[in-house]
Amino acid sequence: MTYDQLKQTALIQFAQLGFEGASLSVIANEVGIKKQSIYTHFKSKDDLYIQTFHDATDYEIDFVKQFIEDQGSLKLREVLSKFLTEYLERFEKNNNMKFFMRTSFYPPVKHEEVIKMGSNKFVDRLESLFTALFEQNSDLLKANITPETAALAFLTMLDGLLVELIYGIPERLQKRSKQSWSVFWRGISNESGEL
Amino acid sequence: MTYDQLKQTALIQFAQLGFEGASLSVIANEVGIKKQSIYTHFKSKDDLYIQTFHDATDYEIDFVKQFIEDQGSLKLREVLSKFLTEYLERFEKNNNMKFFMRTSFYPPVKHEEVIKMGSNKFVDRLESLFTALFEQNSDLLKANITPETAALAFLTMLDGLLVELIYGIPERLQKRSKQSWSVFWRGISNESGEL
DNA sequence: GATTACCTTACGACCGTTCGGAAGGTGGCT
DNA sequence: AGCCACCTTCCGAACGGTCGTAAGGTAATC
Repeated sequence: MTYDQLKQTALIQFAQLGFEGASLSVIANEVGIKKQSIYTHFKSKDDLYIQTFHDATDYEIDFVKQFIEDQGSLKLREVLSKFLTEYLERFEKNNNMKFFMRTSFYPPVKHEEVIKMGSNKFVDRLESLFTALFEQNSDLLKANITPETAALAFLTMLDGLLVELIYGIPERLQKRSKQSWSVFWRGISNESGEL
Repeated sequence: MTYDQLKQTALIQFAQLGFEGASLSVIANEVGIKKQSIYTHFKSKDDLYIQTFHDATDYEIDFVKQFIEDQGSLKLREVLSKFLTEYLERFEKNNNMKFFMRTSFYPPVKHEEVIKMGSNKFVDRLESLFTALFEQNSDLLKANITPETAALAFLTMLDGLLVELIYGIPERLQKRSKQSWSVFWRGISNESGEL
């Protein structure tokens, strides 16, 4: 369906070039139609953009939710480190994430409000999912570390690594994620042993 | 001088709207000249952009370097937490930082290479400055934590908080920076006491 | 007299958007 | 079966507007 192809192609273009940088004629070209035909499916460039954004938001939320649910049996430590690596790897292959991040970071001024609501919805979801996860394993936490503290510190670290992902130097990301993770784990866990 | 005014105004415009979103006529207007007169000082929009970027890079590097030097007498813990708060506060008032971040994160495709070199220069400088700082205080670190590990974890946390800054919800930033900091400090320091 | 800073005028390219119509498919009616 | 009305999808042509850029002229400064 052309409608879906358009959204998919728009996603890639917006992710790479931003709202202003992306061009309807290029998008149409890529899909194999003329740019005027876009208006059969979307009433404007803005319409295409925010529809794509809402899809992307739902998709991102689903991914995280699904991931957490699927790891029910694993230990906290494994769940977290697996999430870290998988989420970071996902960035490479998944344009949805790239688009969502770019749009959330730097929305076009006229859509700022709508987009902020969407990305906040996502962040809130993230926070509550991870807070719940740490609550279930609160016996593993240091005495002074609450589940919320652990969750927010984890997510901040995650954001920091995402930034490194955007910079796009794999070796540096590798190093940073390894080192950050070890500091984070030492910071929250009440394990006495090493490793 | 018009030349400097142009760069200063361009900085703001590029920071708020990105390269493609910013318009020469608006920039000229703001300075109080006609847009064609820009070409007296810069040979193209690209020229204006990358000159602004190089200025911004130098400015950012200077700030961090200067900051670290100025804190010679303070304790490690104070230097770090002071840097954290000051750097985050700086974002609000300082367009240089906003511009530099936006440009580093999402450079226009045709200038990707030049900009990546610039931002890498900055990141490398940051890493070496902070690694040196932790080396001078390596007696405060946990046995298994190297100065480099501490530095990279700190900078990753900083990046994560910068992301929160971009999202622009002060209360969330407040919470996150407090919690992340406490986890980070517990993760690297060999202090036995609390707080 | 040369140089500098700014102006006016104008250009072509591309932008998003609109309109009218061609083509094809679908379903109902006789 | 044949006809008709309708709807969807697409395209050609064209719109107004903005973009970055060029050339040439005019004052002021050294």
